[in-house]
Amino acid sequence: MTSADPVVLLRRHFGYPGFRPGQQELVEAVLSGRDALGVLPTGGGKSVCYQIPALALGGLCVVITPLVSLMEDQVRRAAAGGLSAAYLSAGQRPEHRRAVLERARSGGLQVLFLAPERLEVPGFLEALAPAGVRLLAVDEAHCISEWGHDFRPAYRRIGRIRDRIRAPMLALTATATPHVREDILRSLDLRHPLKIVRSFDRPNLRWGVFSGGSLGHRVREAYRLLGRARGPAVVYAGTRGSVDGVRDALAGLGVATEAYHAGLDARERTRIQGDFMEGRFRVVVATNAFGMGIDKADIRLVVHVQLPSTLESYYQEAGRAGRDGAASWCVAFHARADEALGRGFVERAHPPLRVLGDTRRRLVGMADQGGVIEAAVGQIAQALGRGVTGAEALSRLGALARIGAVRLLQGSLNAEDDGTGPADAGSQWLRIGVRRHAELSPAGRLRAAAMSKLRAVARYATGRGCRRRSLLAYFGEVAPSRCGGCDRCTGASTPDLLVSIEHPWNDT
DNA sequence: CGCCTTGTACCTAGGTACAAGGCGGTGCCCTAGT
Repeated sequence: MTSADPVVLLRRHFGYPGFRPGQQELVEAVLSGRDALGVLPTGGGKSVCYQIPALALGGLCVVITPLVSLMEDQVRRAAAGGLSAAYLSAGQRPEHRRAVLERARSGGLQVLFLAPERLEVPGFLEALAPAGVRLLAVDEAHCISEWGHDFRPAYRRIGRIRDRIRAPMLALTATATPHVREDILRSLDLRHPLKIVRSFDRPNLRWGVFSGGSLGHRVREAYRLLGRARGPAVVYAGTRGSVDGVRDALAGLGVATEAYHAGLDARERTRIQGDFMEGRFRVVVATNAFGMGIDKADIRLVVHVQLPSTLESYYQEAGRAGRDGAASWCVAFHARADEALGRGFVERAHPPLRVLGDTRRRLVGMADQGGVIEAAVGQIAQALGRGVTGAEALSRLGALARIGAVRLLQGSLNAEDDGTGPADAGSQWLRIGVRRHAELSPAGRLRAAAMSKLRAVARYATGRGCRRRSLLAYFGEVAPSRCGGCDRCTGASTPDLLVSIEHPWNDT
């Protein structure tokens, strides 16, 4: 059937002359009913990998996407290729959601974008069943590993629906170490999948890490960098407070800049992101909230005044530089004191086994004969010991729930944070089941894995070898011992020296 | 894990010094009542 020839579809619908490396293999695997994992570099055209099958297969292609803010754009891009596409989110009016679902059920929709949490909405899969799902794609699949273990557990439960939806599954990401790739395959239960992994190297990016110095010092260095690397820039900082501080300091030096973090209301965030994309100001200072779905081609510089807690996050954030292929810089500052921040996040998300053991013991003491506790979070916190806050209790319960030692029967383990004041976690009402004999050791492994990722960041920052080689090695790729362009290879002892050195490999 | 705010002791009035403890990042879900 020539009309379903992928290359023809690609040309007719999207105007591309041919597939990029890896795309065609992934498309053909999926068309033949095989599961697949695609690790394609930024700008490597991941969406084509589900759009073409959606055109060729008939029926519905469901795409799991992490952020509602990406869905609008994804729908627009699919529609530009002549696909009938829509998304569902909690922000829509119920009539609208019903109408979208009805379109899907009656065969009027080719692509439907969803957050993973929607798969768990009671009755949703049953309602979707008549649509005939022919492909389940998981975009940004590294979230399974990165967020699934603590922040958004629904990511780890996507695989559960695989027997209810008889269709091939396609996982797509730009950033995954060999270990994360294995984790994705296991978690989604991909069967004999085709695996396409393209190179992570971004030859036009130049890397540097510089140690020590106060935050004020780093901001002044960032300012000098901004003077040398012309063009749009992103400055990442570790907390909302330091983001605001860095923005103020840069603004005081005359830089056109805005702060971006999750503490701002949604409308403001949308505006800032839009203004940055349109070039109405030059520098955005942000927490890790900024970035996913940012497709601005001409970002010349990404500065981290504080490093994030995994190299995956670092590579993704820094990798937003230079998508147009022009020479760009990724400069980070490292300080031992900052490691405490990442450590704190790990401590909260993955409490030590001894704490979890003690927590479970106390929960068992609280529970009725059926092992059920019905109480306000505040009461549970009190029972867990002196000085245990509601938020702390929730994070411990969350850790236990993830390994199956606690079952949530009613209520939510999320602390509400509406930004108006301290989270009033204590009054939330919970009904939970406690499993006395569940194995706790998986929690120990999660903690160890998170700690080991933290150490990898510190190793990268303090390592003496070529930065590019060290980053690529982390993603399982072998590179020459010197790239000739990073601070180690050039011997640049300060950030602005790095930026002022000409590229040996990019002199066109 | 460390920073920063808050609280207490000091002793005789407003600072100083130190201890205790909370806080620090990412977002989906759409209840029930404003």
